[in-house]
Amino acid sequence: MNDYSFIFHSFQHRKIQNKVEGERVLKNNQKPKYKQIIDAAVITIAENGYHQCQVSKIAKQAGVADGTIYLYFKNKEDILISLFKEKMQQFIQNLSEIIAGKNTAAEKLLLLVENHFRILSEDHALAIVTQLELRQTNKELRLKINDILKGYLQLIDNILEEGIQNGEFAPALDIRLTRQMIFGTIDETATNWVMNDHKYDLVSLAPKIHQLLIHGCGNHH
Amino acid sequence: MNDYSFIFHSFQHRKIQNKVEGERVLKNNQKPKYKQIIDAAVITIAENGYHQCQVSKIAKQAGVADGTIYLYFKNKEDILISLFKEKMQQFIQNLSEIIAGKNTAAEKLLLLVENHFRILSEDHALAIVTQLELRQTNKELRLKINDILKGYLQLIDNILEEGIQNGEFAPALDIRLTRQMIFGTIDETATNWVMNDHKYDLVSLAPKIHQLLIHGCGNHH
Amino acid sequence: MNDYSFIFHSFQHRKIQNKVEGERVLKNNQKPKYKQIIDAAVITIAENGYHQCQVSKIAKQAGVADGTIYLYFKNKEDILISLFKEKMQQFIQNLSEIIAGKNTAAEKLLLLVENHFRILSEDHALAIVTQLELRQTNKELRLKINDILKGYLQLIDNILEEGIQNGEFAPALDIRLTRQMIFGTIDETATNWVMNDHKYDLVSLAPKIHQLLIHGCGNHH
Amino acid sequence: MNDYSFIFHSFQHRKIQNKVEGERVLKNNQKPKYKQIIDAAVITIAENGYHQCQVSKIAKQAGVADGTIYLYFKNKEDILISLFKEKMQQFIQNLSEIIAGKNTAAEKLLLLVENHFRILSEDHALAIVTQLELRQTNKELRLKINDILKGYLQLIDNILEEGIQNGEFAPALDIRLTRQMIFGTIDETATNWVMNDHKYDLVSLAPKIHQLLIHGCGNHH
DNA sequence: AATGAATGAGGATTCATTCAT
DNA sequence: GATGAATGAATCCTCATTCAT
Repeated sequence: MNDYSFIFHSFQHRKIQNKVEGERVLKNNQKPKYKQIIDAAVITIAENGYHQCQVSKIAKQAGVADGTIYLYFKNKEDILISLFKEKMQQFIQNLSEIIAGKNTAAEKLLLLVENHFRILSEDHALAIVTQLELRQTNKELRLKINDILKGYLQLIDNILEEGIQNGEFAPALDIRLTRQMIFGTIDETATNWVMNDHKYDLVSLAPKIHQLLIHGCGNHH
Repeated sequence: MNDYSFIFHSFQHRKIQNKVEGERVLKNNQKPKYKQIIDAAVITIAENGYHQCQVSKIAKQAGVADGTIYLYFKNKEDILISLFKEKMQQFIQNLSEIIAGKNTAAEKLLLLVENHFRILSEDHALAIVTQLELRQTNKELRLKINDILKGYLQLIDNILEEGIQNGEFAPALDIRLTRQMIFGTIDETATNWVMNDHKYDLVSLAPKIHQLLIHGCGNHH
Repeated sequence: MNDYSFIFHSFQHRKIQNKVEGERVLKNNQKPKYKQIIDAAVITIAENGYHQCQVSKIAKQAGVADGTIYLYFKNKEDILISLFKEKMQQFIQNLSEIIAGKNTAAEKLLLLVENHFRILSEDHALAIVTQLELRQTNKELRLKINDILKGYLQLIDNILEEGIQNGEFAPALDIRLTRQMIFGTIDETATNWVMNDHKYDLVSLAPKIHQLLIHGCGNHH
Repeated sequence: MNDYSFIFHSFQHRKIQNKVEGERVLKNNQKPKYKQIIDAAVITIAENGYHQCQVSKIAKQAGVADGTIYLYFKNKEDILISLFKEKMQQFIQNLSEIIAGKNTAAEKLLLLVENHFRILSEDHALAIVTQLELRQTNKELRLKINDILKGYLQLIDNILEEGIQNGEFAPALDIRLTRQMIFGTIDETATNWVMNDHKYDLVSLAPKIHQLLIHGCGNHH
């Protein structure tokens, strides 16, 4: 399954194609420099902040020369975008598989919230980068980020449509606004958690968030 | 009413007292330089983006010398913070007055969403600055912004507490999470609207958003 | 006596003439702003260094407005020059009187060294300004300083000429070079003392210095 | 001989090893950028004065980009310090070799004065920088300069100690004060020469200065 | 492919000085 | 005379990117 074919790798400038054959040959400590640099970028940007994170710092962390970065990425911005694309792609694939077998939309929504939180909880550096540093960019870059996000938002839309069809969700639901509520709520919760230095457990908030999203704050006895 | 006295003006070194008499005398083009610069900053930052907006551009737009900026603001960052503080203070006061006479928490929530959207709709430049440019800052600054936001979030909390007490809202509501849902949803909706170049009417979305926040996406017949 | 009439006050831009009549009227706490500013400058420049000492700091220390400085001094440089001129003038007058009654050139030289050191010892702030801060200026200003110094150097020359005539000093003495030795030695000694934070007694070095200047480092048994 | 190993090169971050092979290959116009920049700095600072000498001027004179300066020097101040360190190091080594073979302390002292004057005479730009521009700095920098000077002052001390031991100099000599006389005299003489636009011959003053330092101004028939 | 020395555009901020009051 | 708000020129340094090796 790949409903998310719109997330393709924009790697025209990459000189070496990461062919399946090519990767099979690589030893463990020889993981492709591309991923090596992305992993270094997550750590370095999380530690320093995007604007205080010089390309040379990423290069040092990745164990490559400054110039090597530019064999794999068009510019500094492209590292950030690629990083997000790469992580988002993995996230969406995992999430799709997790959700696949479930019957109800409500259950799928819970799993979405839970797993969103889990991914961030499992990688604090990544959480800092996506919740804080990724936003420190101009409108142009924000549009690219939104483009990458579309795959995730589509996942939400799918759940909503399924829920409406099987009667779990209100038939008159405005999909776009509901999606914005769901994503906005998850995102705000995650950002607060990061701003509070991850000092409480994020994943355990998922059921309550799920409850709020399904029933709202109203009193329905 | 002013529960939000914690939002005070940080401008201690300003020598000119804003006497009522003093202000009455001022011509339109002589409004205090402090506000003059803030207004210029909103326009200039919205047009250029925070990082592309040189202090000299703000000064030119404000009709003052570059150095004059530094008589009223500590540095470029302080302009951004002060701008947000100033606007937020006004917003919270207006909102407090609007909400004051209403009986139900639900009605108050609707007014909050509506007015939040209206403020942004009435000043597209301000919307761009608060939804996009204000975020392009490091964690330290984000903490200051959050501090200023507290007054607004407190307003939400007050509504929620009132709603719980009078039975409108679920008694078991987690105030913090619910506030994050409400703010997250409003914020995400507003940001999407800005990212779409304000091309649809934001205020008219308020009732639907309100409905979602109260009842969630579930089907409650 | 005033052989040093070449040290006149270059005060063309000073608005109020310090007439004798005018000064007689002044109360103690109303000493002319001119001296008030100079005293403030000595303290402030010594504390902060010439380049870190803003005109506004001097004004604050003197208890006057920034603009007032410019009623008494042409510019910041002029404060430094005037300060040195004022202090040097006093110094030369005092020294002249002290030396006047003495019979031998050697004794006069000793008194010169001693008093030079004593003046600096009695006012550490002044010592810092003359030995360190006054030098942090461009060549043009250094020429003006040298001009003011001429009065002092002339005093040395007079002693030397007298010493040669009465047979105390070597008849073939090169006045200019000897004066440079004397002044250079005193100045170097004083600067070292300031750089060492005045941590030893300067005045008590005078006899040894005097001995060195008269007899040199050679062994004359 | 190199008793002055305490003057080492502070340029730790320089990546290029000065291999003998490497240097042999270099054409004249390819001399290491470090020295290239220092030479440019001497000329440019002498011409413009330290404070009027923009880093970009030095870069232009050196034929490198502005940024290149900062690959070799920490900041503008570091150029000045390094320049002095570099020249002083050479000077001390040359002087040590020249003095090495001589028998009497008096002869060594004469050579020291002569060569001090000769170095300055041979490079008027360097003379301006060391006698005037180097002094236009704050106390912190002066301390660094003094530190570099220590090597030279030690040379003087060595001569004095030798002179005392072999009976040439007075046994009761205060080394520190005598060193201050010698250095102060040389320095004052040199500064006067620079302030007079090098318009007379400095080196030929050495014997007279030497005579003064050894015998003082007194009349010893 | 990989390197890293070299490049050079770009901007926030300070502070001596002025001048309307 | 005194004030102090306003002015605006002037510059060091960073760091993303290139390209010769």
